[in-house]
Amino acid sequence: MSERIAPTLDDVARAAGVSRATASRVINGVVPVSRPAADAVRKAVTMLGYRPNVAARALVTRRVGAVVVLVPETEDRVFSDPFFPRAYHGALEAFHHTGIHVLLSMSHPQDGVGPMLAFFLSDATDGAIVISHHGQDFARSVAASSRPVVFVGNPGVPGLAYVDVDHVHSAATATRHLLSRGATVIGTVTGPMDMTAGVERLRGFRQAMAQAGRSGHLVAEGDFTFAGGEAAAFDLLSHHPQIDALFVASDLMASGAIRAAERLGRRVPDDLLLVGFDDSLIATQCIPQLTTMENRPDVLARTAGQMLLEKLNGREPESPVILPSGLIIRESA
Amino acid sequence: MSERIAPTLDDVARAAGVSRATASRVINGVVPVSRPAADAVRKAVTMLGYRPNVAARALVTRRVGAVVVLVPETEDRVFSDPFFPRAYHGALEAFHHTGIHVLLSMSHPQDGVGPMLAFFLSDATDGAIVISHHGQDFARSVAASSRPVVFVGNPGVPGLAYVDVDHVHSAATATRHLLSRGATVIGTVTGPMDMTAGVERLRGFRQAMAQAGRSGHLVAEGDFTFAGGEAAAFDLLSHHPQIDALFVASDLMASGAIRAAERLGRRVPDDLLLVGFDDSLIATQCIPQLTTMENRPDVLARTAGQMLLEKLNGREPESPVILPSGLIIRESA
DNA sequence: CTGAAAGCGCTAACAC
DNA sequence: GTGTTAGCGCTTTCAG
Repeated sequence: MSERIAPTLDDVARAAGVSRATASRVINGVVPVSRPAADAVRKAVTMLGYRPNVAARALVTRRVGAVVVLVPETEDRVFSDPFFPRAYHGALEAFHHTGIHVLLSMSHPQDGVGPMLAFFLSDATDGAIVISHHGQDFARSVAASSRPVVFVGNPGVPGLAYVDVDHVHSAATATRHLLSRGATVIGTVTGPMDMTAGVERLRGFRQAMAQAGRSGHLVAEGDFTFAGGEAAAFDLLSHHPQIDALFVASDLMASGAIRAAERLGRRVPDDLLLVGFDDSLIATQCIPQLTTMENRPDVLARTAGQMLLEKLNGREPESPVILPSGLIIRESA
Repeated sequence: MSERIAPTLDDVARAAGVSRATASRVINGVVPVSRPAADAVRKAVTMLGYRPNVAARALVTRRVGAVVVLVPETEDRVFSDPFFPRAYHGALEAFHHTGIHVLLSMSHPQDGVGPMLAFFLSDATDGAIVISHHGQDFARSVAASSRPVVFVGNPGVPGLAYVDVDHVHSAATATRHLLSRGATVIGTVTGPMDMTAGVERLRGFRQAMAQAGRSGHLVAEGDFTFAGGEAAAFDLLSHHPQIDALFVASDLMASGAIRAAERLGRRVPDDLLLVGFDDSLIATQCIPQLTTMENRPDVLARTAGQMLLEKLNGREPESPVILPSGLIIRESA
């Protein structure tokens, strides 16, 4: 008794005593149609509980009425990093009132990104916003779609639309702040080196260090998780006890770094200055609260959504869009 | 340079020098097809980068290759309650290796469930798992779909398939534990009264109280959020200071109740015994750790997924499936 | 084993 | 304004 067989447009037309074309017109609100016909159709629709079949409609209009936020990360990552909820929220905002539904897709730990890719490339949605991709392969594959795609974060592939913050500049700002606080030996915990955000924040760090006549060789690679940040910071601090300041490429990792410092008997900010990145919720929940670089996933994703909407409407949005990011000074540095 | 026009099956067939029917056969792995033909088609597919168009395929097979997890809650709820990630994980598990993609859909705070409903009823997916629905309207609407649906939690509408725990029994067990610990005046913070889980856990509480010859009238309604739990508990405890034990219908709310107790200068478990529900992560992160009732969202959703899979394969799974739930004793009672 | 042909449910010219 | 007619890209009998 669950699934019933759905009425078709033909059924509606017949019940309303009009042609299928006319029925289609009133359902889609296309202008020229007489009152009586329209009323008859509408009555038939509610009576039969008619719902247009998207598959059939999509076949001719090439429009499904849904876009997808593709997050090529495992679901535990997605649900444990506050970046993603905020980003998804932004995407939702962009499509609010457009009648376009926003789906979320992430990957199964063991499946990799294959199924997600196959899904999107089968044109089951009208377009995609891609968040947090690693490497360029995924970006390239997604971009081969017949549907428009906008990336949050530089995909590293020329010609693809994206929104981002200026990682190099922001990281340099963060580093300079450490310098201005009198830090003498500064290290950094980076993001993954297969992500632009990871690479560029490191570049900004090194750039600022070089400009100050320092060497930027105290580097440990993290993976944007709490545990990864803790491990990287622990490594760095135990091998180089002279380090008195750390630029950590994300707040989640920075909170891990605080833990690492504690384990080594060092206190933030007294024995160790710390600047994070993202200004995520944890930045204010940490003890001490994190000095960090602003990075608004919601704005990023909302902007990406707006760009996608442009594309869906046949316009070509300017790209890239680079959002400003400011230093937010709290307790950790 | 983004969207290119996708090659069709016709293109493939032409390139391979076979008919569209044969091309279709090798792509779908239908048995009878000669080696040379198959090879030619496969070569053409990779050469052209051909991807079957789901819309067209779905029109005839009535299969999209994707199901959706419908969560008629706003995204901030979904991302802040650990129930959902675990449930989504379970759903993912159920469809692992099936080639069926699992999408996630939640609602925009201002839109309500309309768009989600419209999306699902347009048959854009092969079926749905519904988690955390309020009231019966949503369940009824969803169930009117031509596609199969399985609910996590009793939808309260006869004839619909669902998985659940025995809320009444579990709540009674929790309450009896409080009783056995010598609690004299026991109150409860409930879930929302428009959700079966809310209503039935209250029923179980009252039942256990009645059986023990107590009155179960000290009730405050919560909403399954931290803040709601804190407010409800605060209310209850400040109006009825004689309360020395609380059954709180979810761990998230129970952690709020601890906060409320603290504000009133009462300590758990010394001045107040507390039993939660869900055995969620926070149960062990709270101070003190929560005594609670087991409730595994992952198993619930995985089971729902398996039932959905059955339905997709034309079988009718047994329903309801009621999962066992045990008492987990920790520090709070 | 393979091709021809019909048709899934819908929209979009095109006539009337 | 409205009906007729083609398809959209694909699977699936049905012949051969």
